[in-house]
Amino acid sequence: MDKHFDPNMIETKWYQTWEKQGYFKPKNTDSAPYSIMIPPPNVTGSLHMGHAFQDTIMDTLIRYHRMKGEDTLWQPGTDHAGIATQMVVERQLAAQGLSRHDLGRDKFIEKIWEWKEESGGTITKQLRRMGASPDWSRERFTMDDGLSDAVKEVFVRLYEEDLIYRGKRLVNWDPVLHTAVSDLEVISEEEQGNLWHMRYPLSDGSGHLVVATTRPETMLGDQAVAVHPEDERYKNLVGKTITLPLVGREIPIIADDYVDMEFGTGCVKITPAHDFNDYEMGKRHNLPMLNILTINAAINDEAPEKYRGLDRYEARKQIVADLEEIGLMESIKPHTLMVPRGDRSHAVIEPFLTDQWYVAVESLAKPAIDAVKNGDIEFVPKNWENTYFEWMNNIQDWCISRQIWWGHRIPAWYDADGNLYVGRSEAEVREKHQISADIELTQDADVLDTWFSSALWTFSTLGWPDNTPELAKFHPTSVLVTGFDIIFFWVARMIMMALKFTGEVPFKQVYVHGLVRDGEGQKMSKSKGNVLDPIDLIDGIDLESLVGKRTYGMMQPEKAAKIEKATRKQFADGIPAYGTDALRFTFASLASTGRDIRFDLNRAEGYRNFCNKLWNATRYVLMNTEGYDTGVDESATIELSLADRWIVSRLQEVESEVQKHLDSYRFDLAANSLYEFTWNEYCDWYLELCKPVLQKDSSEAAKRGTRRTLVRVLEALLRLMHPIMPFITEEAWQAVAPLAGKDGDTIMLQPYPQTDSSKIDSDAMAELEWVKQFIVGVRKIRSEMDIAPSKALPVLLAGLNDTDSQYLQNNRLYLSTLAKLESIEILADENQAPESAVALVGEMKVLIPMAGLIDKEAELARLEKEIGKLQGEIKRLGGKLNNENFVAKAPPAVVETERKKLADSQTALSNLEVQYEKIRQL
RNA sequence: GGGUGAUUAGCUCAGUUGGGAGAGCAUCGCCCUUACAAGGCGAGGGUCACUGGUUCGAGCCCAGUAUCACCCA
Repeated sequence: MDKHFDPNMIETKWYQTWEKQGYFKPKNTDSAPYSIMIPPPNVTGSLHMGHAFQDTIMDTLIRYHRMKGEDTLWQPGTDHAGIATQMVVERQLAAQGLSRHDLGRDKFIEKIWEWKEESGGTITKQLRRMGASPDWSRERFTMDDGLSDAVKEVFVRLYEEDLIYRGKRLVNWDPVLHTAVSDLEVISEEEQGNLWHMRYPLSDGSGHLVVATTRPETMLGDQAVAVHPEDERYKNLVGKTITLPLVGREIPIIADDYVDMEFGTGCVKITPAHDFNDYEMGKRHNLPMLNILTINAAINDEAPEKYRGLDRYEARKQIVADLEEIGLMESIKPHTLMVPRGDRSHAVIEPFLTDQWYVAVESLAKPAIDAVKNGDIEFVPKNWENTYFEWMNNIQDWCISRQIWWGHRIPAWYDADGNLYVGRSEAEVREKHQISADIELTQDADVLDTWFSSALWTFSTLGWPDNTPELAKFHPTSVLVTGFDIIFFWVARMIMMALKFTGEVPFKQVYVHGLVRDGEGQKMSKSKGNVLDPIDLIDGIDLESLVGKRTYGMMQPEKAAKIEKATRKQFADGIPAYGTDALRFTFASLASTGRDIRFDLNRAEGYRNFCNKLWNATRYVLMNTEGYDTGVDESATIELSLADRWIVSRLQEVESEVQKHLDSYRFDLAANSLYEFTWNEYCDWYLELCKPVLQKDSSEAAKRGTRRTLVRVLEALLRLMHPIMPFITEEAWQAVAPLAGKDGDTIMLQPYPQTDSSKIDSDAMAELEWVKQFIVGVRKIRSEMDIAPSKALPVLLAGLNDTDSQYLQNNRLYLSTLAKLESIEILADENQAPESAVALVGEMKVLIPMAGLIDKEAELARLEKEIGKLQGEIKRLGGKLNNENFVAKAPPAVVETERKKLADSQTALSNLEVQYEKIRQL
C-alpha cells in the first residue's frame, strides 16, 4: 500500500464492481422495506454542490439501511425541466440564427430529445462519481411513457372531478418566454423606479384628481379611479367620472376600502387586466377587463393608434412625455419598488389576461395539512412544519399550463366550435363523446408545468396507475431528502397528489437540509462566479482551468474580469484533489440543522487528511497482522490487554452513538463521533498502546489477542463508516476482513455494527483513563520544560493507593513506552524525593527529578499556573457549596459530585502547594 | 407589514431532559520517534449579541432590544 491515500486509484474500480454485481438493487426479501426517491434533477443539467450534498445524505441513509438488512430501494431519475431545457435548446438554435418557430413544434421537440440524448447522461455519470448507490436499472424520466401515462391519468381524473378547470385569469406572464409562470416562479426584488403622479381631469370640468403609479403605461387600460369610502377628501366625487387623458375614455370614480388613504394621493387608478389587486377590484365592481398588451408586452390595438406596437417601456416614455406636454404630469419622484421577474428569463413579469388551466387545490390541501398535523408525515427538523402550514393554509389555485412546447401536452381537444373534450387520448375522447372521425379535433397547445409530473414522482416511478408489486412494497417511501426552497414547489404538491391518488402519504418523513453556499455565505451562482463543481473537488483542478470554467459563457461578460481576479486570489494553486470520500465526509459533517451551509475548502482538506489517517492506520494494522496469527481460529488461547478491552468498549459506545445520530438525521454528529474515535482514540492511543505488545516479547496469546483486536475493531469501524465513506472503507475492508475472520464480496452488504453491551468493560475504561493521565502528565512536563522527546526520563512515584499500585503493576510497559521513561520507582518515603517536577494522577504524584533537566524558575512558573487554575476551580465550587439553597434544593447526586470535585481539587492544590514551596526553597 | 431562523474562540460550527464552555481549521512552541510531516507531542485563545425575568443554578427556559439572513405580502 502507498504511503499516501490516492482516492483516484480505488473509486472507479469499486463503483464499477458494485454496479455490475447488482448490489444497488433491492433484494426482494421479506425484510422491512426502506425507500427513497431521488428529487429528480434536470435531465440535461449537471451536478452542483446542492445535489452533491443531498445525494451524499441520501446515499448515506440508503447504505446504512441496506447494511441494517432492510430491503432498500433508492429510485433514481430525472425530470424534463420544461422551461429550462427549452431555453437551452432555443439558445443553441439562436446561435444558428434560428428560432423554434422556424423549425415548428414537432421538429423542435425532436431537437430537444436529441439534446437530451446527448447531455442526459452527464448528471447520472456525476452521481456515480459521488459513489451514489441507487438502483440504476429502475432509472426513470418524467417524459417516459409510463410517467406520461400517469400524468394523463391524473389530469383526466382531476378534470372529471372538477378539480381541474380552464379559465381566463390574470396570470404572471413572461413576455420573453411567452408563457404563464406560477407565483412561485416569480422573484420579486427591490429596484429603483419612479412614482409618477398624474392628473386625471374630471369629466364635468370641475377639476382633477391625482393618481400615483409605478407603471404609467398601464393607464391605457384604466377602467376606474378608486378612493377609500371614508376618505373625506374625495367622498363627494364618488359616482362622478373622469376622462382618461390621451385615451378619452370616460371612467367612473369608485369607492373601495382596499384603497390605502395614506399611500400617494389616496386615489388609485384601476387597471383590472394588468394588476392583481386591480383585477380583484374590477371583479367586485364589474369593471371591463381591457387588455392593452401583446404577448411581447408591447402595446396592442386596444390603445390609441399612437402607442400601438410600442414596447411597454417606450410607451411609458412616450406617455410620460405626452402627459407632461399637456400639463397633466404633476410630479415624478424616485421610488423603490418590488419588481417581479421570471426566475428563468429574468424578464419583468406582466400580469396578463389569458386562458389557463388550473388545479383547484383547496380540497386537496385539507388532507395534506391533516397528514402533517396527525403525524403521518413528519418534518425533520420539526419547525419546517410551520412553513408548510403557513403556505398550505393560504394556498392559491395552481396554474398548471405553460405556453411552451417541451413537456406533457395537455390532454384536451377542441372541435371547430371551440367545444372542449378531455381524455387520455384523442381516440378515447372521440369514443366517449361520439365524435366521428370526419370532425376535426385539435389538441390544446399548452403543456403542463414540470412540477405537475414531479408531484406524482413517488408513485409514478413505481408503476402507478398499475398496481405493481414495487408500489405495494415501497410506497409510501421512507423519507424525502430535500432543501427547504422547494417545500412549496414540490413537497406540498407531492403530498396532495399522493394522498389523492394512492390514498397514502408519499413519504413518512421529510428531512429538510440547508442550502450550500460559498465560504462567504453567498449563494453559489454562475453569474457571481463563485460556483464550485463537486467533481473538481474530487479530482482537483488547476487554476487556469478553473478560471476558464468560471468565466466561460457568461450572461454578463463584463463580470468576467472581476471573477477571474477573485478566483486567482482565492485559489492561487487551483484546487487539490480531495477524493469522493473526503468530499462526502465534509458534506456529512456540515449537515447540521441550520439553513445555510457554508462550504469551506479547509474542511474538505481536513477530511482528506482524515482519509489519509485512516489509510495509514490500516496500512499499519496490515503490516502487523498480515502473515501473523490474528486469532481467526477461535480455539487458540488469547489474552486481551487493557488496551484491547478498552478499545472494544469504546467501539461499542461509538456504535450506538453513530446509529443514534444517523437515525435522527444528525450526520454532522455521526461524522464527528467517527472522526473523534478513529483519530483520537484508535490511532492516537490504541495503535500506540499496541506497539509495545507487538514489538516487545509478550506471550503469543497476548500478541494474538492484540492482533485480533486490532483487525476486528478496524473491521467494525470500516463498516461503521462505510455509509459516509464508501470507497476507502471498501478498499481497506477487502484486506482487513479476512484477517478478522469475515468473508463476503463487499463491505456494502455486510451487517451494520451493533453494540454489544456485554463487551463494555468499565473497569478497563477506568484503568486506561489512569494510564492516559499518567502519560499525559509526563508529556506535559516534558513539553513545557523543553525536554527533548528522545530523552528517556526516570520517574519516581509517591502517594500510591492500592488501586494505583495495582494499575502500575499492570501497565509498566505502556507507561514506559508511551511516556518514554527510563525507569519507574516507587518512593517508600516521599520526603526522600529529590527536587522534582510533579504531575498528579488522582492523589498519586509522578515526580521527574529536575537535576540537569529542569529549570527551577520554569517549574515554578508551571506550578503557579496549575495552582492558579485549581484555586479558581475551588473558589467556584466552594461558593456553590456554601450556598445553603444549592445544598438544600439541588438534587443530592449533583451536590455529591460537586463535593467530590471540590475535595479532589483541594487535595491536588495542597499537593502542588507543598511542591511549590519545596522547589522555591532550593 | 407578517413569519421563521441566526448571533458561542481569529474563521466555520457543535452544545438534546438547566448543573464541568467544546470540535475542526487557523495561531504559538518542540519533534523527520520504524502507519501517517496530509504527521506526532504540547500550549494559548470565549462578558455564549444586549437588557431584564424564572431558578439554588441559565449558552440552554421566558419577555424585550439590537444586528443579520431568509420566506410571505
